[in-house]
Amino acid sequence: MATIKEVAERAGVSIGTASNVISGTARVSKARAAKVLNAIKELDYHPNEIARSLKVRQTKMLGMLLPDITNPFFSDIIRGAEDAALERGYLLLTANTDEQVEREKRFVSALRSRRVDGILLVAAASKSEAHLTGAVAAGVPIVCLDRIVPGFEVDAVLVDNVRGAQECVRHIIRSGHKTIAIIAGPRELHNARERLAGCRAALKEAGIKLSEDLVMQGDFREEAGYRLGKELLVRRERPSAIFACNGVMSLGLLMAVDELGVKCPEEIALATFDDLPFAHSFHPHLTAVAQPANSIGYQGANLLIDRVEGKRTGDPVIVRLSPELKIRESTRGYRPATPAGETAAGMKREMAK
Amino acid sequence: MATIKEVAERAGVSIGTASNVISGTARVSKARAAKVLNAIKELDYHPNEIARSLKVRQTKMLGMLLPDITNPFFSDIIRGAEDAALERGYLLLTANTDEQVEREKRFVSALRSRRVDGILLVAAASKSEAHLTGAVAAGVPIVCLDRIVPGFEVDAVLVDNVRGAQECVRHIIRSGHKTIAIIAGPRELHNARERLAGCRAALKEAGIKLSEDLVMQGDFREEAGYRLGKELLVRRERPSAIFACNGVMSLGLLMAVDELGVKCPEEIALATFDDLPFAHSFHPHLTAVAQPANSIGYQGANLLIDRVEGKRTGDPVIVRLSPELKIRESTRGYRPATPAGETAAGMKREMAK
DNA sequence: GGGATCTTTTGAAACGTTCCAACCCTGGAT
DNA sequence: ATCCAGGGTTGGAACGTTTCAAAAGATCCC
Repeated sequence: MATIKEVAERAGVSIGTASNVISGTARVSKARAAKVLNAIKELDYHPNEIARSLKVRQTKMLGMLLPDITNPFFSDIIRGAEDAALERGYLLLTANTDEQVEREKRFVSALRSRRVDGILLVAAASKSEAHLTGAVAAGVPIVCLDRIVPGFEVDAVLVDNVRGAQECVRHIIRSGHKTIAIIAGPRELHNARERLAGCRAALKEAGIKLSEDLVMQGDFREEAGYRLGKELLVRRERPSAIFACNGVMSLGLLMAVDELGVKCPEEIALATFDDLPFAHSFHPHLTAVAQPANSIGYQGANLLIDRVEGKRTGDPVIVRLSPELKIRESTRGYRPATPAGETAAGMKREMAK
Repeated sequence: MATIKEVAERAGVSIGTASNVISGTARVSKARAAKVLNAIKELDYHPNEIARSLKVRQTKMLGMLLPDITNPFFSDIIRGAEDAALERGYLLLTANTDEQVEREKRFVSALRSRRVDGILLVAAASKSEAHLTGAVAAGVPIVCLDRIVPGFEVDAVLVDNVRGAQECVRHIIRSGHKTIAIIAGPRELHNARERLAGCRAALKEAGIKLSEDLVMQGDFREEAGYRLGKELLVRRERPSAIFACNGVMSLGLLMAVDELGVKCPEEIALATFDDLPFAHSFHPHLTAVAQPANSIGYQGANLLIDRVEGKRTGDPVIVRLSPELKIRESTRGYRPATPAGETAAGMKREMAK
């Protein structure tokens, strides 16, 4: 590939001048500029960004570490981040950690070696560790997305998990359910804990005490949703509603429901945190807490770039975005076996107090 | 961040020696090596890959251009590519083209400037253009994934679209359908044309002549699936089966089916190219031609890296992967209104000749 | 015509590596 | 004692930019 030197030679100017017309740093006379531009075209010159990066000490690349790009929630985040990055002239270097801290460490190191200007992180680590603090100490800004790492104080953009879960469970309660099971996320994850807290809050405010055997300890994976869902559904006292704390667990849950021939929503109400992109095409249309995934990425990237470019300094900021409850058929049409004489309408009145 | 010079100073050796222990290029005495390793740890030294890239003229980065990461088919491809890349020490620089050639041009240029070692491309361009040929001419290997660009001769990994569509339509025919509508993909796209050809082949071999008004011209987007699906469903002579040529169009199609209250599979059989990851959790479980998306990415990346590293030279190779037909409920249980006296069994016998 | 003042242009150092020729030892052979 | 082989070490050029001080030209005014 052609170098700036070749361009300069062909245009009959010095390297410095060529550089100036390429980067617009300093004024260059029309005639010379035209010659340089011409040479660039003729040589199909592409400035060597590597050499430039070395000199100016910035790469215009951002690292992006997340559990798994295959999960639509994360791919939406990436898309948002990429859009913001692009607008501001950055490219994204992405890697999947599969929730493994070891992988995260390797990638953070690789990204630092590549001298990315900053890192967007959906953390696998659940506590502040050297690979994270070290990067920040060395001057590589990090912005956490979706999850916070306790003790690791950096900018973050999160959704209000408590509120999302709370509103959803509140809605379930309002639909007439009393025994509501929850398939929770991993205890180590801050957002999973928040979601569970939201569920508890909703139940508490409705005066329903949550028996602990209705809280199933999941891990945000499909298999857990399936296994725990099945466990719940075969109980002698089957709950009338189940809330899954993330999207992929709800997929497993749905399979369990199907397999056991339980009808949703007639026999069981289902709801989930995370809205799946195809919810409106398939049945049951799941009631879901939709997270603004694209915004998480978009705002996160902008936050990061502001930091990178020194447009913002000082204390970390935490942006909390609001999730949106999407009420769909999976929590509609449940008809609790009402005590004789009571009607659905009566039921509703009952709920209103 | 610390530099190799600082490491060398602290270890009391020359830069050359430090470099040798870091990269293992030449033998270094135990004692000195230990000192260097120690200094590296103490300084939290991360080799500057940028400087290294400049010198050795390779970045160990691969570019990846695709329409939209948000489409699960593509995110699976990325995941496969990333896995292969990682195994061989490369990182992926990803960007979304939104099927716009203009964006593709900009990105190819950006990637060349960044001196990626090669590019993985799900092309937006539908004919060979300078931004592609120019890159290859300049020594940046490109491997096409999923789609081929006519006239642009490079390595590629594709799925056998003809066969996939053919098998699926064949299956639909075997299930007793005679009026089968097809929602086709954009004419410019090579794979869309292949899929349509596969459909035609299946119909032809069954002796069914395809009336052209059963071929709807779509564009691989959800809205088209919805609009064209609706158009088909309100016809006085409604087809008994519809095949959508890609996954996202089938999402729109499903919405149309829902909206018009048509029952699948009882009143309409549905099938699609592209298997959606959630097909087994939601209804209707769609019969689908599953593409080995992960493999496309994995094999594509390996092909590319082989080229990059000079492990392979010479004529382009084209790898064709086999799709897999997943038969599910959406094409089962259709009971055509049989002429009096004929049974479903009779129907079947009829089909067998 | 000669400064003075701008505007343009140039040359060279620097960014952090790799890599190679040259050098320095040490020890064994002669 | 001298020479040689070979391992270990070093210095410095090179990679392709940017950037800045200095040089070179223009322009203008007296």
